[in-house]
Amino acid sequence: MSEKVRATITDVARLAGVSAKSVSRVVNEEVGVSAETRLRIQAAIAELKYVANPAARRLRGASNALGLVISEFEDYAGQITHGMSQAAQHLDYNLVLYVQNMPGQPAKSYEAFINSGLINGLLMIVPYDYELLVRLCETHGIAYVLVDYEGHAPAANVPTISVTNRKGVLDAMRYLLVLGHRKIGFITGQMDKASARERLAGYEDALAEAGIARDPSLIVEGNWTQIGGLETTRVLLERHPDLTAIIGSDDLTAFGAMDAIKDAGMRVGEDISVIGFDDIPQAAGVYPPLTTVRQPMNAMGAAAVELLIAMLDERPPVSLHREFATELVIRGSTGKPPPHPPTPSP
Amino acid sequence: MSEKVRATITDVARLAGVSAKSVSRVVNEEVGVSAETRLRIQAAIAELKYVANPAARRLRGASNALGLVISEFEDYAGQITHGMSQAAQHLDYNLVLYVQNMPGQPAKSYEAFINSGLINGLLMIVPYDYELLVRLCETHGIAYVLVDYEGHAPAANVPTISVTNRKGVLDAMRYLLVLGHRKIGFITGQMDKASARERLAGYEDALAEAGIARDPSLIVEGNWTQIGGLETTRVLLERHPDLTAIIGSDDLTAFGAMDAIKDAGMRVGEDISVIGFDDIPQAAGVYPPLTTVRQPMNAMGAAAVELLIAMLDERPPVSLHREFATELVIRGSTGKPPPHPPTPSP
DNA sequence: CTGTAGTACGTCAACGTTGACGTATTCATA
DNA sequence: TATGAATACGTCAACGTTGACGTACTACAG
Repeated sequence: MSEKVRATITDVARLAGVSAKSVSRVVNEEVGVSAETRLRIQAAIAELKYVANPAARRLRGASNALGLVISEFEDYAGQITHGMSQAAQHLDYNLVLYVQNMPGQPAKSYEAFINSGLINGLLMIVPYDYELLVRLCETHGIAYVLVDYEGHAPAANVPTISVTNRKGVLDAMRYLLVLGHRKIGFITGQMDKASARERLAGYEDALAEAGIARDPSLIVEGNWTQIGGLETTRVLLERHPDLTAIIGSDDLTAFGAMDAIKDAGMRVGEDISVIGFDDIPQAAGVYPPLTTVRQPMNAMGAAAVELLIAMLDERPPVSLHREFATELVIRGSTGKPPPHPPTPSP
Repeated sequence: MSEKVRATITDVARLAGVSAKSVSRVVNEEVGVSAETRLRIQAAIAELKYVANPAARRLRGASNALGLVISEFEDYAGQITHGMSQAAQHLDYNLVLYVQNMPGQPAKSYEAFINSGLINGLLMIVPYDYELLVRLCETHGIAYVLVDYEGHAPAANVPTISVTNRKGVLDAMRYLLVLGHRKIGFITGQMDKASARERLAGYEDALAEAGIARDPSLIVEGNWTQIGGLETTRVLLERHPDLTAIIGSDDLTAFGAMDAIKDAGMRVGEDISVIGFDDIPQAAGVYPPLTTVRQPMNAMGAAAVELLIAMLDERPPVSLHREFATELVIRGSTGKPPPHPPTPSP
């Protein structure tokens, strides 16, 4: 929390009682340093958490960056990234990419990235180990913004971009209710994420608003995947052959629901309506096209960059949180409920 | 082709007959420069294609980079990016991201990126305007590698990572033929891409090998999208109610084919088999799971980084091209053809 | 004991840029 | 006419690092 200043090679040299050049030799694994001196320098490096400044190295001729040009990413995180890249180009910033391999990477790896002096702020889209990353940012005095897709429900003072999860599902439900649906299944996301809980709350809000009793057997827990949507929908259909609509907590889940419905010999949008959440590019391309709650992903990415740069410029932002409104996009996967339930229950 | 050395602020200053500081003032839009001097400096900047060196700026305290941490991208380009990021972390390189908004962006924008001195090599995944980008790289003496997903059929001296497109489809066809399929539809990609043409050639190879006459009405032109797969499959099914298998030139196309087949009241993998190409993460999650030709995308990304760094280190690589083998992944979307064609033709 | 080579350091300058500060010129005002 | 202020520059140093080069010390051969 205190050591906000990056240690330089000179700091290490002073602490170890040698010249900067000797430290450089150790860092670059050159010869010409005695074993004991090397040890002393390594201790100093560890103590000060010294990481060589890539900018200085680069200026000196040593090289360490590759550019990556890409036309489009098609998925959720990619859409946000796209928005970020546009905004960054516009504001004359570069984006240095770090893709996590899996949760639980050594903190050292993150630390080298955060503490390298290469970047002055950090954007995070649904990262693994987010608490650790946030902590490292705070330790090293690096500003950051969390794009809170999966709604980790961070502390109030954590800068966040999010969407109206609850309201989004509420809108979707209202639309289904207006169409005449009464028996509506809901597939949650991973319930350890705040956004999953918020979306479920939106479903419950709508039921309450319409005076429909909450039936727990209409709610199943998915996992944000297509296969999860498929499996949970099968459960729902077995429990409730007479349900007429299903809301998935994201588009992939909804795709899986569509798969299950078709597989059961019913027609999506006629026998059973399906609504997703996100509006990834593919949502418009499936058959029938998916009705879904759109997140303005491009705008969210851009907003994240703008918020972060505002913080860096010490222009105090209006608020640390920016919540975007969702929008219901109506396509072919929804319609009026069939006059008679597809498979009347006894 | 000649101006391989980046101009510095001092070069500009010399050409304009002023001090470096004055150039700095113009570049940073500070006051204190007369209109005529400003014009002279701007001319010099344009002539030398001067772009301020971000490393020097950063060292000086001026800031211009944001980090982006992300857990996963789920689509094709994202998978490759993931492989690149891993390899780059391992080799102690950073990845600076540039996402194109659309084809035909001002060359100036690319040039600023390539000529900034920020990066020493460039990776490109299916970029728009690839000829322009390659030309800019050559002009500025920046090494590059093209990850040639859509197979732009570049000149022989262009460093490329690719896959065995032709062999991949050939393998898929052989598998279908062994299962007993004889009437197999093929949906191409965008035919201005070499990879689309190569994949089609693989289809034709297999027909020739099996002694089946090539029927042009079984070949339709898609566009690498799910909706394209849907529409072209409808055409195929209308023309050939008795076909028993369809190969799509990528997974999204195959998803669309599955949609069309289901919509026509038939069962994927039973009435009609479907094979895709790529093996994006979603392929295993659709229903039925998609049989597809896998591209080792992670390995391709890593190989691209390694090839590029080898070039930068002037370790002459074994070859400028690296072609990866595809692998047929058999899942539920394929099976034996039905004993009788689903809808016998008259 | 001198000469030579090897090892373990240190010193210095430079990479390209810009903030702080200095200086010359112009022009208006007292 | 002297004074002050504004404008248009230039000079210098520093950001953090490392290549080139210098220097001390040790070891060993002649």
